[in-house]
Amino acid sequence: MSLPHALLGLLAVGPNTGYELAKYFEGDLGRYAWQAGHTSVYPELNRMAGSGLIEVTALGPRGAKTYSVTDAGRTELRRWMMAPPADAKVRNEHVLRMFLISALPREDALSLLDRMAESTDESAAELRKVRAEHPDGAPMHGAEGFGQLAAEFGVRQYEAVRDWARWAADRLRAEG
Amino acid sequence: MSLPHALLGLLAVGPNTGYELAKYFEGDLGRYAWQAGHTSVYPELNRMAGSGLIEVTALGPRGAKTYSVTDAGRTELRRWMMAPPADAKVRNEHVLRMFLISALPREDALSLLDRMAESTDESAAELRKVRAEHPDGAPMHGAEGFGQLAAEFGVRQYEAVRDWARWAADRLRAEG
DNA sequence: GCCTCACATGTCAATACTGACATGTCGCTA
DNA sequence: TAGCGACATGTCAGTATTGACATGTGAGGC
Repeated sequence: MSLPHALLGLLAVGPNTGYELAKYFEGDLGRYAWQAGHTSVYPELNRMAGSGLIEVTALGPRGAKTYSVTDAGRTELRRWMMAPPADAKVRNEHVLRMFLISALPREDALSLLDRMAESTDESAAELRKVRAEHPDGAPMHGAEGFGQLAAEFGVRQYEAVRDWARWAADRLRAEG
Repeated sequence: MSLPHALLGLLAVGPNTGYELAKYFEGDLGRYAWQAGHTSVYPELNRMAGSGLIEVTALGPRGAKTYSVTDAGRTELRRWMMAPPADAKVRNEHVLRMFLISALPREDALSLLDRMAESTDESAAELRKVRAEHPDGAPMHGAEGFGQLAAEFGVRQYEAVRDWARWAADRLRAEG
C-alpha cells in the first residue's frame, strides 16, 4: 500500500485539499510513479485522518477540506522513505511490453522497437523543454523540488528507454 | 489488466506449466515489469483457457499442466503489443520514493539520495556481470531473448537512476 | 525405505482498486 | 442573470489482488 505514503509525501510539503492531491496523480506523479484516481484518494484521506496520520486544518468553499500532515504522519513518512520494504511493488505496462518484445515475430518486434525509440525520443524532447522553463538555480526542496526532480527523472528515463530500444533494434537487425 | 498479456507473451515463446510461468514473476519480469503471485496466475490461466486464448497441451507429473497459446491468443497478444492503450498503468514504489525526496528534511534527502546512488550502482554492476555470461552474439529472439533484453534494460535502468540520484544530490548540495 | 525439498495446483476471505453514478458549488462570461 | 465549466467530494457495485491456508507428488540423498 503506497497510496497513503504518496499522500503523506505530498502533504509533507504543504497542506492541500483532496481535490488538489487527486490532481497530482493525473500529472507526472501518476505517469511515472504511482497512479490513483480520486475515488481512491478521498476514502484514503478519510482513513488516514481517522488513524491520525493527517488532519483537516481548514475548510474552504464548495466543501473543500484542506489536509495537513501530523507529527505521526511525518514520522511514518520518514520511516517508509528511509527504510524501503524489500518487496517494493512494481507494475509498468510499458516495461512489460518491452520485456515481451522477444515473443513477437521478428518484423513486428523491429517495427515496435523503432516506434518506441521514436516516441520516447519525442517525449524526452518535450520534457526537456518543460524543464528549461524552470530557472537552473531553482530550489530543489519543497513544492518546486517535486517538479524539477520529476522532470529530470522523466527526461533521463525516456532517454534510457530510447537508447535501449535503439540498441535492441540494432542487435536484432544484426542477426538478420 | 496486463496479467493475461504477460502470460500470453511468455507462452508465445514456448509452452510452459503454470508453475514455471509463476516463477518468471519472481525474477526480472516481476522486479521491473509486472509482479504477480501464483495465486493470481493459476486462476488467470484457467480463465484464459476458458476464453480460448490458451489451451492445455500436455499433462505432466504431479498434475502439472502445460499451456500453449492458441491462434486467438497470438492475435490478441499482437494486438495489445502493437496498439498500446493510452492509459498504461504504472505503479512503482521505487520511483514514488524518488518523487517524494523533496518532502524530506534536507539531511534525510541527501543521505537517501546517496544511498540510492550507491545501491543502484551495485545492482548495475551485478547485472552487468550476469549479462556478461551470455555470449555477445546470442540470438535476441525467442526464449533467450527475454533474458538478454531484460538484463540490458535493467543495467540501463539502474545506471539512469544512479546518475539521476547523483545529479539530484549534487544540485541539493550546491544549494547548501 | 524414509525424509526432505522442490514441484505443482488450488481455494477463500480480506483488501484494494476502478468506473459509473451522484450531488452540489463557485466564478466567469455573454 | 443564465449557463457553463472547473471545483469538490463522495458512494457503490464489480473486479483484481494478496496472504493464509490446503493438499498432494516426484526425485534425490542417506
